[in-house]
Amino acid sequence: MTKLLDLKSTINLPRTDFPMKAQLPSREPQQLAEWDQYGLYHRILESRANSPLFVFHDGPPYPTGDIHLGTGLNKICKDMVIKSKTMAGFRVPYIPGWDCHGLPIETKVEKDLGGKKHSVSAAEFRRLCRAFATKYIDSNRRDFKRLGIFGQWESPYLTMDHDHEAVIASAFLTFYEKGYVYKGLKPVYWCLHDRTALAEAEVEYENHTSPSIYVRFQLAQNAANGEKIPAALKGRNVYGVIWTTTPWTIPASMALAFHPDFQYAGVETASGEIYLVADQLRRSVAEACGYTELKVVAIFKGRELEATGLRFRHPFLDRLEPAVLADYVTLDQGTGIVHTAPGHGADDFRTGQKYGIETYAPLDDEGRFTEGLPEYKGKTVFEANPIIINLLQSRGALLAQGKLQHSYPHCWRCHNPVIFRATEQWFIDLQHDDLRKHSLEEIHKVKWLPAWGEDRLSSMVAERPDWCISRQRFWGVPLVVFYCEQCGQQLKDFRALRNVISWFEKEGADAWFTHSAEELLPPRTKCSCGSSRFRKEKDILDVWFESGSTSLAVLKGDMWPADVYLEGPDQYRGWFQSSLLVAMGTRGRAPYRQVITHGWTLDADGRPMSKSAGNGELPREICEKWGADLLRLWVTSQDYQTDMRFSEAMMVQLAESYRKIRNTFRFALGNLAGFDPARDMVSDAELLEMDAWMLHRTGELVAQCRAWYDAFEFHRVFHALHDFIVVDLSAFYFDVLKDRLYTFARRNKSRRSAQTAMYHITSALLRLAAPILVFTAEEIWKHFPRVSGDPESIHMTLFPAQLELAPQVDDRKRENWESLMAIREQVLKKLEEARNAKVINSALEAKVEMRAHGKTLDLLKNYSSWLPQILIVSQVRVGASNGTAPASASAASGPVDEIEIARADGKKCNRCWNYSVHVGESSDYPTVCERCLAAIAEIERTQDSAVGSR
RNA sequence: GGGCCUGUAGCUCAGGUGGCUAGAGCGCGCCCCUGAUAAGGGCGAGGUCGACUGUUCAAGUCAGUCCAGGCCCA
Repeated sequence: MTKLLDLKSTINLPRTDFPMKAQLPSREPQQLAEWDQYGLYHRILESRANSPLFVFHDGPPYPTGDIHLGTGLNKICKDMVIKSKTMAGFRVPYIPGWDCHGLPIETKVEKDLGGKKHSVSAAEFRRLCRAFATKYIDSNRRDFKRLGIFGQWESPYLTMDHDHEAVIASAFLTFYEKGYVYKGLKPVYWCLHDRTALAEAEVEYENHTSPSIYVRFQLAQNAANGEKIPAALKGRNVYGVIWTTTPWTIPASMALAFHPDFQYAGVETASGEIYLVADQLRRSVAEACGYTELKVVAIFKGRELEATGLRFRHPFLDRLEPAVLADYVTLDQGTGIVHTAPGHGADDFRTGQKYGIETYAPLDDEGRFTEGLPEYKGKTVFEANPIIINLLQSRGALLAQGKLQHSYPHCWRCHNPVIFRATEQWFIDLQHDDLRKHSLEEIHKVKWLPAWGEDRLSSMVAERPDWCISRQRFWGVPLVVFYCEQCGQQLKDFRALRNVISWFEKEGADAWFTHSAEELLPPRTKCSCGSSRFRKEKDILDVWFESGSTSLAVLKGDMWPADVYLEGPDQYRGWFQSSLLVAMGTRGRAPYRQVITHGWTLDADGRPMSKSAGNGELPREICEKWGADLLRLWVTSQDYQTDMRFSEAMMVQLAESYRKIRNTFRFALGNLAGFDPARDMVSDAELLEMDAWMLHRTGELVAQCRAWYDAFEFHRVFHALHDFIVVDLSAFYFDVLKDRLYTFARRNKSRRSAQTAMYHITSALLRLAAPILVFTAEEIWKHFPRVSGDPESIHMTLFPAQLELAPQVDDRKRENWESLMAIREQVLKKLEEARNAKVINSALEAKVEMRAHGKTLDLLKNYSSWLPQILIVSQVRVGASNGTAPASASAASGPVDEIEIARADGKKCNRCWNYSVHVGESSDYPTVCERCLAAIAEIERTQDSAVGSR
């Protein structure tokens, strides 16, 4: 006589230690420590030793402070590329790097020194800079690792490493040797007081009162091309009128710039002269200069004036200045004609370059004129201002003068006004050996994501001026150039020059500052003039040249070129371009096969995040509050190829989505308790039809997600996974499965069919989610019933293949299930109506009567045994309708003609909660239905109750 | 001012080559359940597809102009 079972103990409820509460901020760091101890990154690479290589090259951030959200976004995107490629079966090393040299660190160190910069040696100063960079590299590294990014963190690449500095210097020498490098003049900010060049970041705009003058330049009528002068002007006394606030630049004036599209008027004055000014400004100019304009004698487009080849006489020097075109000429003030001094202005310089006009800047380091008329020669520019105004007046060229208060660049150290002054700089000639042309051809071969990247970089490379690669600083890699002390020529013995590289490999670029030229060069190095005494160049390389060289230093052997670069949109001007040019000059091809760009980080209102605006977000703080997986979810929920907004409200919503995903996995784990795949899994042929169908659908999802990972469209992966988990699993499949999982005998084949499907689905989704939810996927994996051969970490697994999830589900069956889902939707609406009408509460209290015709009727009859489960109701009756859709209220839009909801017949089974007319038929178990009786019998037979057994 | 890019429900996304009463998830509202329980389920309300003007039998989808925003220049 068997003992009666406690009903509750025969129910298989989910059971798992996997916690519902994520507590990511505290749990994630523990996981990180475990990974670190296990050496996960290297184990992954080892396990892929024979896999094809996929090379990602990291763009180096600059270590001056905490990483901000944009940097976090950048690194997380990169990590998802790396993890998804790894799981797709590639060997994907990740060597993170930092861009260590450059002005911002010099600046910070200088501030720390409190103005005592000149009291320390260059070598000591560089030591302080290195220490500063190291400090932030360490803190940045902690922050990056916290985001769940796997990589070679213990030995990243640093542009200040000795080897790296050697590679940079070597790349420069290659350019130098191939003849790309030349020395030329370029205007830079210059502080007269400190006698030094200033970077753009070192000037501060402050109020300043400048003279404001109008000057007339007489049109030269007897020039060689005099015949081309327009008839209206011919033989007349014509002047171009300009306005400037820097009278001292007039001696360096080389051209008059017109806007190509503006209308210029020739206006006749009372004294019979003709003044050329922008038509729109002719009244305000006349007023400012105090002349009366009689009439407009002619109108010209700026473009025509240039084409005519007009030339103007300098007011006091023997010089003719051509009319040129420039689109920065504006109509907000002045005359619409801009006097152009290529040696003293950035715009002016570009225009000068375009027209081949000399970059003339006759000043010494203190700003004194080194040549010119005796009136101002030897004076500083600010002393010269009134002198030149007088000079203009005495030559009859001054039309008006006044004062103007405006914002003007000042030196951030001494706060004196600064000037633009052409100085000697080093350039890379983009025309040499068709560097520009070849670069453009190469850009066309690269894959761009988004596709507009190609146009963007192409137009920049096509338009850009020669690359100025020299800086007058200390913290960087020097230009390896020596001058002969005797004849002044540059030493061009490249074998000798490359000797410096081995010094750099040994001691870093510091060697340049601690050793003499004679020590750095091989013994007996001689100039062609016979001298053996040399002087070192003082300038260092532009840091963009350094970061442009990273692929050469980091990607050894067959790793070069990289498969992918991925950075923000600012890097078209920056790293994408510098990397391309350096690679073209040294190796003749692009350093990347594909370039991906992500968007900018914006706040909730769509404003760009910045420290100064105070709307920045720190990944570290987000991790402390929400967890890294939620930050990664933020990255994946949006299309990173456009700008990315961040707000508290979005994080709240993502936390909800996360909870749902987590709980659905938890439900699966709970129902897989005790499931041993090796023992309990059923074969494809034994799977119940619905289970097979859900596996098939999971397989379709796998195929889609893998295609999206291939295309780097991570947000589509996230949305598809999320929708599938929410709609297909949580709301449908898992809900429907509860009856079978809970009430069937533990090892009943139908129950194991459900578990088999759950097992495969969970495994597949988990692997698809792993590159996104790095920590949570690992946590789930720890609770997942693994089989022998499964790796320790989810991150060592491969993505699922669609086929491994595709049992035989023919098209007809798929269509059947799709129809059944449509019918379900239709019935659910009816159930809701019934609930609202208080006919039922729980759906299990319902009996559904359906009438249909044709194919739908056949379908319902064929699947009649499935219907109560799918609908989660106690009873379903199917009947034939008369074949015409009735107009009655019971008809809903859908395949079924009529649906009626009534209370289920019989009593509620105390075990499975379904209603049945058979409840009470057993004397042993009087509160139980016939299905449960059968289940109990099976449990008694197999001695396999839910409690105690395993 | 110039080059490039973005603009679909409160939020995040789908909507090849023009043809739909514009979809999804979340959120929101109402309801159910209490054997996924600081969970689970159902239903519902939300959009003049940035604006305007064209092309077309037909435009979120093509063209032009404009507006708002972003990156990089100036």
